Amino acid sequence: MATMEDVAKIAGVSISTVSHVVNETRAVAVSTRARVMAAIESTGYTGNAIARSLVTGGTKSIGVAMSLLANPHLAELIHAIEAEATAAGYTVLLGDTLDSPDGERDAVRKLQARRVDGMLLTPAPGDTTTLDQLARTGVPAVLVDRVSHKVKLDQVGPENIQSTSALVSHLATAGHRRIAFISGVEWMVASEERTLGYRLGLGRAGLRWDSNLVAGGGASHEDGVLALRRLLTVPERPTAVITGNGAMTAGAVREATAHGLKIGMDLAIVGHDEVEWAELVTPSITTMAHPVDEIGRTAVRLLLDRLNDREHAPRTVLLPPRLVHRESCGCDRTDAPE
Amino acid sequence: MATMEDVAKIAGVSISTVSHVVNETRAVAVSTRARVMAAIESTGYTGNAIARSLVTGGTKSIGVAMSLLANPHLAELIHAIEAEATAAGYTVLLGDTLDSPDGERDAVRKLQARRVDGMLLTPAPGDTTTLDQLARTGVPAVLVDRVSHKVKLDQVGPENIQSTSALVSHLATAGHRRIAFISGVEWMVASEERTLGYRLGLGRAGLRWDSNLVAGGGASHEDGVLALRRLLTVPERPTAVITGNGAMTAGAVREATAHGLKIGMDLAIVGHDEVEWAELVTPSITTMAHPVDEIGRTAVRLLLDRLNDREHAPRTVLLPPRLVHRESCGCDRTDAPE
DNA sequence: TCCCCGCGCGCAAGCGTTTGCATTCTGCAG
DNA sequence: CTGCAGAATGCAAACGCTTGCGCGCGGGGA
Repeated sequence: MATMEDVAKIAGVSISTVSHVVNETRAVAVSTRARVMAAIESTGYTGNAIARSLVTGGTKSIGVAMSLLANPHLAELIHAIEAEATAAGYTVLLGDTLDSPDGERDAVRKLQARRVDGMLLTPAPGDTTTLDQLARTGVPAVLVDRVSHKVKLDQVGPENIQSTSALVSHLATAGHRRIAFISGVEWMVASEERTLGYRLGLGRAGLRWDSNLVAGGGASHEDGVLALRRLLTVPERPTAVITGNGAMTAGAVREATAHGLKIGMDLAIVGHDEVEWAELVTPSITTMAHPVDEIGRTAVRLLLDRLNDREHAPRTVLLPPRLVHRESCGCDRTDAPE
Repeated sequence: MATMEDVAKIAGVSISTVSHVVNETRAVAVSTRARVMAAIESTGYTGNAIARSLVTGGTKSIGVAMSLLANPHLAELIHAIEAEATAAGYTVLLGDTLDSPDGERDAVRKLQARRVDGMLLTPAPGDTTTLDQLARTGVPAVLVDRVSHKVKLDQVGPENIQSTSALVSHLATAGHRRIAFISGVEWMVASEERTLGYRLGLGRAGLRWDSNLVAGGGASHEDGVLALRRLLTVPERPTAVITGNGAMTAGAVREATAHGLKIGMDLAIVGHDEVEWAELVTPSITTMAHPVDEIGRTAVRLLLDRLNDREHAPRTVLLPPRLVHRESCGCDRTDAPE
């Protein structure tokens, strides 16, 4: 592969001149520039980012460390990140955390060895050491999706409390008084926050908290099935249920159907996370759509900001989900329950 | 960030010794090794892949250039690629082709500048020059998903002809005689192949080709809607329809429902591409599931093989989709149509 | 006692750039 | 004619690592 030296030789100049025309970093006589350009063209020269990085100390690349399996919106998120990064002249390197502390450690190490200028990280559960390691080595990082209070890093994720509260309000306005909640896994801050939002929403609607109406502690389709099954056994059956994530929404829908319940009629279901199929099933599912694209772009921007100024205080950006109103909440029915 | 020199100084050895203990590339006295290890630990030294690459000439990284938007199975594919690459000690760099020749050119250039050892590429339509450029610079590449006969590169993608034929056979066996086909966009080889498979399947089932039963030339949900709408206007209505991709399947399902047709009863629908919601809708959709994971892993393996031996003849691997039998084909009905 | 061999290490030359510091040359003011 | 300011370009050091080559030393066979 052609090097600057090859180009320089052909153009009859020194490699420093070649460098300067490539980077437009000092004035070069037009005739010389033309010769160099021609030489570049003829050799098919492509700058060597490796060598460049070695001397400049930067790589113009950012690492993305997250669980490539666990994230349901991975494709959209990656796309947003890549687009924003590319626009700023950065390249994206991937590292799979496998959603485990060990995997996370390895992924971060690998990315650090490649000297990424900064990293986007969705921390694995049970972590801590990796974040410290990150801080120690001073590699700028921003946490994505799983926001935590006890960390002094830039972060971006969905707003959970107000949005879940809004979901409750929506159902309450439609006349529901027995509103259940299928919560996510306990260790996730998002789950806590959504539970909090659920509680808040109940309060605002003048409804009482009933621990019988809260099920969950899972994340999978199956967890949704089991949770709804349990909820349907409580004395005064709920007339509406809010689910904690997309997969559990699907499970709840399935289980409700299996029980012969007409969704939107006998039981209203609204979920967190917009999912591709929400529009396609009958009835279509009302959901809180997370601003995935916006989260990805914001994450990159926060990172680039920090790259420019390492000293400013860490920022936490919470992006509000958007209510996508469809049929499963049963709002378009004329006869509200009870 | 700590360098080998720092480590060497602390351990009281030369940097070459440090290098050799890190890479286990020559015998080092146990006591020395211990001192070096301790020094590494205390400095938090992480090898500098940049510097390493510069001297070794390899980066232990592969580039993935595809449309991050257009690929419906991106998440699974990326995951498979990353996993297989990581297992072999490689890192994945991303490049979005935007599904356009220009975007493709830029993505490939960028990846080349970063000196990836090889690339995985899903060529954009209307391309050609990029592939040539790739060949000229001698960067090993394997084409993913969009296989083409007229190219002398390693390739991997889904098998289309036999699988589509199988879909026709499946419907024919169930008693259908008027089987329609909603084809994909014309410029994709896969579309041609599926159309060919459709034709082949008809032949095998002893059915006649009827151009009225072929609609399409699109890829979106909307295209599916329009295609089915047209098909429902033909004199002798089809009793079954095969769709060319996931989005069009959704469109067809929607349009059929809008016409009051009971899917699986009045009209059988089977689709290409497994989609997340196929299982969730009622009736669930019978599809040909593409072996996405296997495609990704195979792509990486082909690339690594070529990295080891640049001379062998290019291989094309076609992976057969798997029929996921569900309800929308209506096979479980006792009364077959006609 | 002498040689030779093998073990354990260090030296230094690159790898392809960037960039501060010359150096050359031209033209024009003094 | 001398001097000097620019303009245009070249030189060479560094970036952090890998690796071929060579050196010193201690022990065993002759």
